[in-house]
Amino acid sequence: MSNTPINEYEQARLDKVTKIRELGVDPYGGRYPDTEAASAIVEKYDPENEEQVVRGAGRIVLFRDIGRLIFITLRDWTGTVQIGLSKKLLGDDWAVAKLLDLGDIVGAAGSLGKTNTGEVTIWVTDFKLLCKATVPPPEKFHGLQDVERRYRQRYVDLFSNPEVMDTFKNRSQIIQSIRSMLQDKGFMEVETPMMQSIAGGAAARPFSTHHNALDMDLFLRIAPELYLKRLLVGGMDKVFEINRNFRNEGISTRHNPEFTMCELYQAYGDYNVMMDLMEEIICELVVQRSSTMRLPFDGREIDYSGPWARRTYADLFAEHVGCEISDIARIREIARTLEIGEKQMADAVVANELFEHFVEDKLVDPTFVIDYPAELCVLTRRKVDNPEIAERFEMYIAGMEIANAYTELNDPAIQEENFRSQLKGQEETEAQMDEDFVMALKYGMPPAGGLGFGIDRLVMLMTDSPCIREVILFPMMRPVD
RNA sequence: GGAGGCGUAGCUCAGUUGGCUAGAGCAACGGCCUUUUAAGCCGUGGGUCCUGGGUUCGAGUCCCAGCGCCUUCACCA
Repeated sequence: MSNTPINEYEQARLDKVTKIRELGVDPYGGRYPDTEAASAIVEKYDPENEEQVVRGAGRIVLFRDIGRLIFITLRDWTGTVQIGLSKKLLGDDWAVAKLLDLGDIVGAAGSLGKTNTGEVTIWVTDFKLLCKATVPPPEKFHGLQDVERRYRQRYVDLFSNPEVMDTFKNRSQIIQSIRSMLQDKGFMEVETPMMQSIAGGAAARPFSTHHNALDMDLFLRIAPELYLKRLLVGGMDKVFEINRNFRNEGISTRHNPEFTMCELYQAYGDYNVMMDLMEEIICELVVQRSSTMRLPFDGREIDYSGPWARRTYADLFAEHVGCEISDIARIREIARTLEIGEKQMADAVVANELFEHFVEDKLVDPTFVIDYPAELCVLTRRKVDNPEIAERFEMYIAGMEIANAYTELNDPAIQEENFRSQLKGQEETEAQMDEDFVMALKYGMPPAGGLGFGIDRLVMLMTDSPCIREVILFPMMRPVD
């Protein structure tokens, strides 16, 4: 892709670069200060005063040369504005204007008026070529459609497909809103290690790497949880982190090897507090986008109006699988018909396979699934009146797991025991016990609620993007060669 | 990793049952045009049909292998 030979298009533009230089003009002009956004310029038009002088800059996305007059549609990241270049007004710069192409970046200033057909237009008196594009942009009407190239050359995707720019503006705004909501509630943002010698806090295969100077193997983190809880021990009562996790698993429309999570912990809270918080955060994001609390996603409509359903794991299991969670014999029987390799699995794991198979995709409108089998929850406090059940919820929207939260386990003895029995199940893996984490609990961690939710998936929902690659600027791709 | 689909000009796409020199629009090049709106009109050029094999008188089209992407299943959030 980088070594494609120069074709007629590139050659034609390189010839123009030479001609522009011969005119004494730098085809890669420098600063063009004091510009206004294209959308603001159009907004500013005043029919009573067509003498207003405005300055704008952007990329040429449409080019209409009608002889001694050229109309150009400039686009910046706020919108488009038309500029009109005439031989009369431009003088010496007219020769440069005649050498412009789609994709070039220019600055222009002049009075703001309207054309006969009513389009707001800058009648340019001051003109500067800021960057000559030497390869042509994609087709002006359809933009860049080739999915592979859209991801590999996201820069082209962004400037030629405004809806893609919108998605990423939305992503930024969503993260910004979450940050400010949490900060307003007294949470402090922290950063914890991405490179860990023990990849803990979740069940997933990690990426491994090596530190040369320390001659030490390291893992990219699969979760920040164990470090954030150390901060609870340290006395940071409300903390959150919005950052990348890395999981060495398959890639799909809902999975990218690196993805962004928001994890937060609140001392003296529990999973009920986390449920309220999760619902509040997402509803606020929906309010910013919808007056009806409904948003489209993947061809259907999601109803975010609260209060959201809170259903127990056992209830949903019975409803959709068709047998009680306690009926192990029946559960294994169903698992066999689905060709799930259930023989090596613990009872709760087999049941969870069925839960994922039968229940998850039924949870379209936001639903909290609460009270998980304790066996599945290594880091979670158990219910006082029923130690078989953990105080955990997962929250689903559109069949996707969006959040996972629990009342944090702060009993070091149970924690150590849970780690040990977890390790027994995966003897041949790289999993290790995080002994320092247990030590931290021994010093005393306040009871707390903890919540993690996937930012990428949330952005998918808020922007009606059915594929996670549409909300990650540079998704994982195989190299071209 | 399994299954299915896709890959044609710079871009967006057609291409029938295997049949003559592979087409269109945009874009490019030359010309005309001072109020265009995906500007218009006249003319010209532009192809490793993803790559490599094979079948055939003849392959963009059929077969095999490979590469990349998309979807789906598995793993996972």
